Amino acid sequence: MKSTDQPAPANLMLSDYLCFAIYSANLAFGKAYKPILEELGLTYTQYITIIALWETDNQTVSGLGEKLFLESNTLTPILKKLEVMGYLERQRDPEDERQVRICLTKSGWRLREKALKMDLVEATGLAPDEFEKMQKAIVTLRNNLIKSVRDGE
Amino acid sequence: MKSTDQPAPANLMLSDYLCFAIYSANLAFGKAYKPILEELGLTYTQYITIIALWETDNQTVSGLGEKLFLESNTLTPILKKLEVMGYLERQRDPEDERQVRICLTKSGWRLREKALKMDLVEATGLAPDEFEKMQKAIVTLRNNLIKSVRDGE
DNA sequence: TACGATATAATCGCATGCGATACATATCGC
DNA sequence: GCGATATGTATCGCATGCGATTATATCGTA
Repeated sequence: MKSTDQPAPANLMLSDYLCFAIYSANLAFGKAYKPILEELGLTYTQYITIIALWETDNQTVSGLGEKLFLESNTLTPILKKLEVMGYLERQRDPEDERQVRICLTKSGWRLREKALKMDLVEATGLAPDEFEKMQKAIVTLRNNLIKSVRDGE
Repeated sequence: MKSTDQPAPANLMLSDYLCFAIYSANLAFGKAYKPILEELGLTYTQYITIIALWETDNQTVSGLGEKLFLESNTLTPILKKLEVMGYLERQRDPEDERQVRICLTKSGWRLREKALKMDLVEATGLAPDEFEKMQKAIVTLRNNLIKSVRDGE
């Protein structure tokens, strides 16, 4: 967990931290997404949950959680809320009653048309190739972090 | 807010979203930092708050908030908690009683020695030059997003 | 078959983020 | 100097994330 190749820690400013760059960029995305999300009537977490369901419907809670990097303690309340809002249905899998399967309703699918018309690419100030390169680089970083956590156990 | 240079939205998967890459990388950093933070007895937000104070002591709440991209509604409870924990003191500025100035205690400065011995550079799987390049790229992205929010108002 | 081990969701408590608002102080206009 | 406005902080409510625990269902195995 220690590197000797970085600048002397004594000079390390908050603005040099990669974790803080990610943290603050995440906050900035939240603010940038606000108008889009308000129009959809969704929170950010609800939004990415719905996106994951557009991609693969009828997922289990844990399956969805793997894609979103969330656990049932976070997901269950969100899914219940989205169910109340009429965008999905939660039902125990008859094959294995431990699992709960999530299906989008028609209303949930209808959101897709509205949502796909909106994106934030321009707000990033990145050219399409830069956008994709950065996206992939961050995914790699994320996966490295997850791997290091797993290996450390 | 619309780009025509990106892949057809219909094919856009959650895994292609830059915002989700950032979001999930932020969650991953949180998990990776857990052992460090547990040893320090701090949460992540408390940690970056303390780092910002090491950098500049005696800041106002709003000054600190600008560096952390947080507002008083988030910061005040955190600062009060850190005060109770003995790491800082909050006091009204006699020059302008509206402002509250935050000073680290000796205990707050002592944390620095412990904390500076720990970092996560290796866990990122990035070479030092890549690390710095990515850090700067994300800061630029963040600043672009903030600017686009401001300009959009 | 019975029963402990495992797997899956859900529940609970705590710590953020943040919108809306309240409150106190300072500044401005006149 | 005084009411209106602006500024800085705090409070409140809601929605996450997540550690710890619980409840239920399934599995493994004697």
